[in-house]
Amino acid sequence: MRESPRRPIILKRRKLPFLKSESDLGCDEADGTRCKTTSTQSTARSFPDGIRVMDHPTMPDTQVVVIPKSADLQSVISVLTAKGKECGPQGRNKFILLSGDTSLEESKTLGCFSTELGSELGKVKKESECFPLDDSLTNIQWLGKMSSDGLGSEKCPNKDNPNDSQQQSKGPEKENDPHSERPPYSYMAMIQFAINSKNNRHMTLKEIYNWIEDHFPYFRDVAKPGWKNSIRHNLSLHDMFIRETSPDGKISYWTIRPEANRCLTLDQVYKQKRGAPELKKAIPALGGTERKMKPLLPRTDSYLVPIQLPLGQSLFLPTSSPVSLSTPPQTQNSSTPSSSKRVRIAPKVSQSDLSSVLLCKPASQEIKEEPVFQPVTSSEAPPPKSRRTDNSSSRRKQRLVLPATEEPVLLYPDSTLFDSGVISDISTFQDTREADPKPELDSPNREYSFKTPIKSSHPSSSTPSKLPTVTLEPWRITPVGKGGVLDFSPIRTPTGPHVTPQRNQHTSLSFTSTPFKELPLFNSPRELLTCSRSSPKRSAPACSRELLQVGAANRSLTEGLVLDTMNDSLSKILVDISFSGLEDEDLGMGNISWSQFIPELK
Amino acid sequence: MRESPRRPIILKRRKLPFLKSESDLGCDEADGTRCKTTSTQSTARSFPDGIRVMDHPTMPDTQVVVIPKSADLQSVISVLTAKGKECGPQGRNKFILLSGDTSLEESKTLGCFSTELGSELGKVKKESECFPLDDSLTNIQWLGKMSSDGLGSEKCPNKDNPNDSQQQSKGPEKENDPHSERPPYSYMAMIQFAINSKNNRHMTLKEIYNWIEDHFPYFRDVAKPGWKNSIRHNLSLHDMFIRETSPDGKISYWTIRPEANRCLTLDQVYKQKRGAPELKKAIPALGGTERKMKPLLPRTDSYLVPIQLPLGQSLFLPTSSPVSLSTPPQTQNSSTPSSSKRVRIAPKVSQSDLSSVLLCKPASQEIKEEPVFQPVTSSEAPPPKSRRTDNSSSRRKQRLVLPATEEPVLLYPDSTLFDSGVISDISTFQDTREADPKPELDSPNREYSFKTPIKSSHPSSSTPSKLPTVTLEPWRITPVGKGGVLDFSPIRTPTGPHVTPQRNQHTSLSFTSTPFKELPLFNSPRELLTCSRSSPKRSAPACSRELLQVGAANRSLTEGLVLDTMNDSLSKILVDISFSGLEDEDLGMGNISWSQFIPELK
DNA sequence: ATGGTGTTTATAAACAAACCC
DNA sequence: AAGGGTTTGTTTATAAACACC
Ligand SMILES: [Mg+2]
Ligand SMILES: [Mg+2]
Repeated sequence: MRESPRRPIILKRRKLPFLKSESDLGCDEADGTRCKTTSTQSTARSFPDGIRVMDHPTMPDTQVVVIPKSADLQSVISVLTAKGKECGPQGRNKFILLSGDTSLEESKTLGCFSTELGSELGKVKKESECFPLDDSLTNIQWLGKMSSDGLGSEKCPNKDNPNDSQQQSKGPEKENDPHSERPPYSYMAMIQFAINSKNNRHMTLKEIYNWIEDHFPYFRDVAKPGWKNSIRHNLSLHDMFIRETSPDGKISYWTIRPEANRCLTLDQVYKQKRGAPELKKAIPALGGTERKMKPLLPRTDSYLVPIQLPLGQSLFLPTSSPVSLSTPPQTQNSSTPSSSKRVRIAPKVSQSDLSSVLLCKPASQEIKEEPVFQPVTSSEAPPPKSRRTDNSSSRRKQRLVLPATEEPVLLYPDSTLFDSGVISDISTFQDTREADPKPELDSPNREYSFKTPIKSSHPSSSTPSKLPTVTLEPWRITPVGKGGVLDFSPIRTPTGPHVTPQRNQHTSLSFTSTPFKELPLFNSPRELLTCSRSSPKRSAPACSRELLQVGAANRSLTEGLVLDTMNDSLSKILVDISFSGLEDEDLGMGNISWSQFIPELK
Repeated sequence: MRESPRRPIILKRRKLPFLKSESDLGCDEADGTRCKTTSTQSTARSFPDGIRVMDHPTMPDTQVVVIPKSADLQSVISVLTAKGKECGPQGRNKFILLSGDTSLEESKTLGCFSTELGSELGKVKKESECFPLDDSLTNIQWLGKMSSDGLGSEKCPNKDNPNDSQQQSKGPEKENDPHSERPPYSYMAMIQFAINSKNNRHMTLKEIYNWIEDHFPYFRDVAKPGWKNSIRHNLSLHDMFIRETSPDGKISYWTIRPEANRCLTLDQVYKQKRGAPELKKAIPALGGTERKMKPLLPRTDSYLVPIQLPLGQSLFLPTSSPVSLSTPPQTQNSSTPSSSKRVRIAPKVSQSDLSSVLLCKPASQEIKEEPVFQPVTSSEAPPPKSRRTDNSSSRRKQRLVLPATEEPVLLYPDSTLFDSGVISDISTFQDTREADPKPELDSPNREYSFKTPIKSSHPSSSTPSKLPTVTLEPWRITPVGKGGVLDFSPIRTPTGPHVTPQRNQHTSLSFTSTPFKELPLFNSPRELLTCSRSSPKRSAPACSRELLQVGAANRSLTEGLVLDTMNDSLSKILVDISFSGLEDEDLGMGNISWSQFIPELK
């Protein structure tokens, strides 16, 4: 099984079992080149299962935990517990979890896309099937420039052209790179970038437009004007974006629901340059099928690791320092088959809260309290590896890794962790004036790329598939038996051992009981993160806590959920863990497994 | 001002001030023919302001309140209060509110689209600007066949072809009407119809497909296969649809979040037949612009009238009796201009909870408790009419009718009203087997109507507008100065007196306080109804209650919100009102206005 | 291997309502 | 003050990519 010629499987859009220390957990499933879990030279301390922990370069209270693909969740927990005890409540009690065999130094494991953390040397190009060469994963500044933070350090002063100056410091002028490719970020991501770039974390629509145009010339130059429609659509559609009104009611500001805000900025996100777009036509070969997505934002809608977080401390990613914005469009890294006319659909992106993960404290207000960590000593589950013959493989759609028998035993944040609230200074309130209303005069070089699905063939499949239409690469047209739809589907890795933990027995009673009560349990990854929408009254992190009362127990227990970023190259797991009382006594829930509380499980 | 030749303004997609007893509230704004508030002969009792109240024909505990457009909300409240007292807690304590000058008998007010309740004679066709002739508003059975309820009365037995037989009892065979036009319902609506047609209120995807195909031959015959993609998309997108898993984990069932379920069925919804479609082309004139929507479902995302609802009683619309399903596709009423190739976008539809509105009790379980109604005697606001020169006209986008000075003084349900929970019988559980997996063989007459937006002209507007492409009516091409986009924008009724109650001052402090707390206040109509997503623990109606703590007061108070259905012809307001203690004592909040609690308001 | 099911993103559109001039 | 055009906001429809079963 599993050699999809494309991308490492762990970086593909799939669930990360994270409990299986299977070999197929990691990248072995992805490319032919098995990344040998090369525990590359890492200056950081190593822990069991190859887990490495190192201090965050800039954040004093944060450590970075690199978790190999083969690591067991229990090992992760024990490492976190140990580190938490070691550092004590005053020490670095926040952790950023990274998956993959990465090292902060130079990384670049075999063919496996390793995550370059501090340097920009790493390159990842997943067109060719894991040919480790010409990868062009550019700088991962998400660790780099989290220094310029606090209040007002970056006011993004006048919106007229504040960021231009910053960009120029980094790369070529925006006029210089005329090819301005479409950035690999979804609209939702870009809107987050834009809003989070402001210190007060709200923007008018026009400011969002301008920010995006300034940072992604593609939209200013080549995109059809409909992209603004899409921006508005995204603002309305996603409830993570909420509209606020100025006191005088004259202006609408778009903000990000604070619980949902991961404070993603352009810097923090890893940006990938693609090379010359024309080569895409020239090189039709290789399994790249060209419909793959460029790496996008790390997806928050993935697995969460809810962890005991008794106090309102949260990791603060200081909002993009406007300086040294590695403006995405420059450094075109030679031939990249990416920029075809077919608009790629950006993979899922940081949608909602990640309640306990990376909550940003917008400014000031340090309410550091004593964190308490529940020592998780689950002596339960670490279940057999690769028991894929498990017949109870619930034959249903994408379920999350769920509280099956191999539950990670994790406690859940019990306290309000967003108490500090986002107090955006009203003083910086009127900097939203006008934002140069130049009407943009109709995009000079509008090329009418018919992105509208042509679909000239007869429709047979219910989910329409886009034909290559232009430059139809014949080698690619694997004539499908049924409808003539060309199927470019990658070689599906048959899920591997990746035993889908069937947790769905719980619905047995849900059919009879009040259905609402059993709604959670996270049928979809998004539900996992978007559920804290209501209950406006409590300013506390309504989301994550509520998720936990799902099962039978009303305790602040949650299923073990692991964020997998489903990013193409870098999967970041950002977990905010607080350690307060390290005495292992708190509730004695250290080794509680889900099966105790959810009888339907196992 | 305001004679948009199209539709009565009250039926357009706009907010219903409902407090204004302005003349422009109703249809006067719509068509030239001012509907003179003809209090048509109605057999029901009349109340102040022309409000009529009549018993529901089939539901013993329900009355129907027809509210003229000119009625004041306070009048409505007093009528409801009076009726509630009159009937007592054991009487008909549920009300269905209908707007418009309708009568249950024959109605058909002047040019105004009146709602036919029991009969099918009324016809509404809004192509020609309110020419009251050839309207073809068909039967409104939503009041008719809510008798077959309870448990198992309509099992929709085997899904193979259960409804066919019923359809035949009503109209021509589905083979008989080959033209099978696209139904005027959105996907979301149709999915609701489908799921609610089942007694246990869940369906597999395939069953949903089949139900829709059976009831709307359009999808079986002419629609491209992509419609199934859209169905799935809608199921995933809208959180009102949740997926449950059978106990064995083998089958996924789609259900409707019970709090969000209005139990809409095809019967309950008013269906409109359109005449000859060619007439649309033949009569390009008149402001009809052909882009108007057919009347759809009553929109729930509109204004709610939260009313004191202390007990868990909720109106139960018994799920469509499968018998005598007025199958939409028959009775083709001659030339309907609707079936153009351009896919119309169905107007907003019953999205989410309407928490206190029409909660359906799926089966059994009568937990009738003593209802309490707070007599609303607001002596406050009914503010000056058409004070549009009001300078504080909050210069912002669609805001809801909000707790401005003219707040309707309504109390909010304080008790959990969904305690009884939806207990779908598991006994009817296994009737979901297979659902005749005939693969539907690719839709014989697939006509490749290029619905894909052609948009051959150069894009200039950020929101793309569809050109007629075919049969371009030249009279319509009002050459816009800027981009060459043809603007078919209807004559915009300049908002009329319709004083937008600016309530947005409340955000003044929201900028400084924890932003989450002031999230509600309903920036969008959907938020109003979708906010009860989280908090799975409490099976009570989490939504509506939480909405209320928005303002300064933490009381179970809410802004007066009036559901306007934004339907083209019939605006139904379904309110579930329970009267328990009619002693006017409950909290003494009878005449509390918002300005008391929200200082920012006025 | 393939198709069905589910989840998300992208885009076009229709419209409403607020703004602007 | 009215009116027409634009901007902003909301929602639906469709296509598509892709994951997982
Ligand atoms: Mg939004
Ligand atoms: Mg859903």
